[in-house]
Amino acid sequence: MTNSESTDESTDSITDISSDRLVAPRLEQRKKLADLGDPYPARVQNTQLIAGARATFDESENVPSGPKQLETIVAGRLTGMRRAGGMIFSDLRDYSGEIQIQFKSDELDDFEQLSLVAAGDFLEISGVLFRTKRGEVTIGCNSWRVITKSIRPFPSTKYPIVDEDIRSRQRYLDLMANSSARNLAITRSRIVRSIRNFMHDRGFIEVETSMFPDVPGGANARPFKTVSNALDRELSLRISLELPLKKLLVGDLPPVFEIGRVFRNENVDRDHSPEFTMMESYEPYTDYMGVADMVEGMFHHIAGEMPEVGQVDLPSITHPESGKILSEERTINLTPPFIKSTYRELMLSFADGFDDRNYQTNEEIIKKARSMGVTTDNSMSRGKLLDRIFSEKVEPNLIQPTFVIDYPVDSTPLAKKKIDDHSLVERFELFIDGREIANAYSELNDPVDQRSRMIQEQDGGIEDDEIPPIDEDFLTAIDHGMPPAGGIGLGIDRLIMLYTGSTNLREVILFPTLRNTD
RNA sequence: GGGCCUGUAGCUCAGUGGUAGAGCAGUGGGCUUUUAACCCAUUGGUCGUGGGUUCGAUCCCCACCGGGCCCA
Repeated sequence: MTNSESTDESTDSITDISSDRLVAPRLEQRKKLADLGDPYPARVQNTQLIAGARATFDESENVPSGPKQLETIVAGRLTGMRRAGGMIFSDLRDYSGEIQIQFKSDELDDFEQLSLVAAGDFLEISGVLFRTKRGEVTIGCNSWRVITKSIRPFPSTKYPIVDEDIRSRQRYLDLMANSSARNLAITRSRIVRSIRNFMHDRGFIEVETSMFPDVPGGANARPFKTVSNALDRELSLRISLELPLKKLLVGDLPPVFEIGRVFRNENVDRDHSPEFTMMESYEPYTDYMGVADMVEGMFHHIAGEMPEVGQVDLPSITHPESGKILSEERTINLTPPFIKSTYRELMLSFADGFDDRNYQTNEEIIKKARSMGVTTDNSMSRGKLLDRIFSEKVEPNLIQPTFVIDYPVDSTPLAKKKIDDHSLVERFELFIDGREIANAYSELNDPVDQRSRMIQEQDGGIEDDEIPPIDEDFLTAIDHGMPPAGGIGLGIDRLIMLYTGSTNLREVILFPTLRNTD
């Protein structure tokens, strides 16, 4: 907060926690510690990571002459204290690991001051490594110092925080209390880095395009709106990365990719979030099959760097009331090659022999859909109807990684038509565990066809506020010539869900957008 | 958007039409090899919010807010 915003009113609104029964004793400890020295020093000594200290000790035990006296200085958060008379065992944790600390009253002049320390505080410890009778590697403390006093209670190590509301809203508590949450955040970072490295190694350059496109397009979704005071106009947040990246190919750049947030004004549920992360890439002189090869290469690369996530075991899910099994226990093999099947083959197999070529009107499709138990309504376009049938009848069957190839042209206005069948486009989607993970095309670069496809989409005669307006600037760019190219959009969050076995998108987003509390 | 479930101590959860309990955490005490330490004592709650029924509601009813699951 800046000074100009600081008012009496805002000061009053800050909650006074000093009388809270769980905070007051810690504030008292903080005060006493402050009388002895600064409990929030700006610097600590040259410390060793806890994992490193452990490793060094393990090594020293393995030499024939036996372990030496190994001194160490570590810093970390105290996660528990066990007092046994004149001795305290505690656990100290840093981001590399955890180690036991032993404090003895007959060796420490300031032993009694440990009563001012509690779980949650950060300490700097220097001492000597040894192994206790029970075999626990321990630092026998020579001297200690508080380097951060915490004044709110440390979450219980006995019961993990399971309240989804607290876990999401106060993510730091989730991370503090649940090692699985910490590991997930780290795994996400490693996977994203692996993808980024793969793309760079393959000759792509990483770019950043505008969050505020003049026309939000490249997908069917309602955009968020905001206002620029300086420009005195309404701005929309991007719903995809596609159109600006293709403009860069018009500009003769090398293959490009972007990893970034996109925003869609839609429902919040298990696999939708209003903001999520996409990776999109566009590579000249290749087609959608080249992109499929690239995707397999990417999964192969991730499996090479992180073999521990190459195969994911997912538990079965049963309905809480009916006890009905919603999905079987399954093992997903994320190592390529992946299955390839065409859209029409899959519809024939899983959607009661449905073949879109045999249906001319929407009414006929709706009738067929209803006969299969697929809910529809009369306002849906042909593309939406096909999509609904595919979603309900086919997608749940696509558990192992599957490229679904060659989609009907309807509602895919940015993909090239197949040369020998103009009712199809050169498009694939990658499905894993029944979820769409990626969507790729041989990018449409015929400016005349591109114009007519966009106009056709607008003139579908059906009201749909998710169809983006025509982007004249994009069409102008394509007029100048975009090389033949293969492009893809990859949902990073869903990919992370998969690799980490998460059942909710909220788990893999550190600070998910949630409803207001009241 | 619809259906079902749910909201009680900091955390994890019991519970009853007569305004509440456990374990852990906290506080005090004991314990020099503990490690979800243990033993003794003890503090702590507008029972999600607002209405209604009732002599009396945390419990029953309605609405709202948050969360979960399923469906759309």
